[in-house]
Amino acid sequence: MPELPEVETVKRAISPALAGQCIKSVRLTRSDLRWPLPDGMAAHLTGQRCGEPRRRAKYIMVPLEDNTTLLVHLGMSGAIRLYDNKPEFGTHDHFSLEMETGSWMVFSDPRRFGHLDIIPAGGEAEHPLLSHLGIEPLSNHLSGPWLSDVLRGKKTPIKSALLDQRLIAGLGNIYVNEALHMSGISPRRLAQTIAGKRAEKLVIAIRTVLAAAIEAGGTSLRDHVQPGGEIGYFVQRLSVYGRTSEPCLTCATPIKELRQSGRASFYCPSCQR
DNA sequence: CGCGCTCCCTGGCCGC
DNA sequence: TGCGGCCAGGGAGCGC
Repeated sequence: MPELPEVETVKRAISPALAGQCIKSVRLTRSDLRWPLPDGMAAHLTGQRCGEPRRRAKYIMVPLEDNTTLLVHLGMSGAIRLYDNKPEFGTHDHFSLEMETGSWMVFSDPRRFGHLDIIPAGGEAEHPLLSHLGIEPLSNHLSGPWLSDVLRGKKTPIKSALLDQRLIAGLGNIYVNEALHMSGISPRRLAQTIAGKRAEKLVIAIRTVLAAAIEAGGTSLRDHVQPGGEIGYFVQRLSVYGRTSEPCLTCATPIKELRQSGRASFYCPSCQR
């Protein structure tokens, strides 16, 4: 499901249920997610008070009162739901927290590409899943000059470079396609040719598309919903993603599709160069 | 070193 | 309606 806007939306949604509240019980029905969950995770969490959840790239981090951190990654198919009372659990509800308020937070993930972990106190910078992450695209670090600098000499297509979490962390397949369309850049263009005005334009497009998606509550594809059951409305504003053969909203040229590094790319052959 | 491919897993959809 | 093949919003690990 989730790229940065969806994860940000989930984080905001679960924040009121978790922040300042104690975990009353933990329901853990399988430990074989992307990697085996750490031993004793349920016991570690039980009874602890949660702090304010934070987001880093596509990860959610919940600080705990013993200064360790609960790390949550939703993978491709992960979702979090909130309930006021104990719910009926489904097959893929692998991990749930019962809060002292009586509400439940349920982590569900059919494909099990998601992951949960406990980060030791002070260990976030060294965590193997976090240490290599690049800059946050909504931070001040992202600028035209910075982007042209990190892309200098890169012969990979710009599409692949934008998906590389070691450079910019949080973009995924939907928003990379959308940002490239918004900035008039072909997904095939070599990364090293993005500089100057073109880099500025791409940076603005990345920020604009992410901010708009967050504001819309993310993009709901297929049956995915946000924690409270709401859908994300950004799906109605996608310009190219999933619109193969449909007219470009700018120039009416049919949208084309290709595969790059095993992932679908969607682009307007007329607007994007 | 840096790149692209494969794989992890389940479920939904499409075509026959 | 049943079934095989293909596809999916991520990303680590490996081979070239």
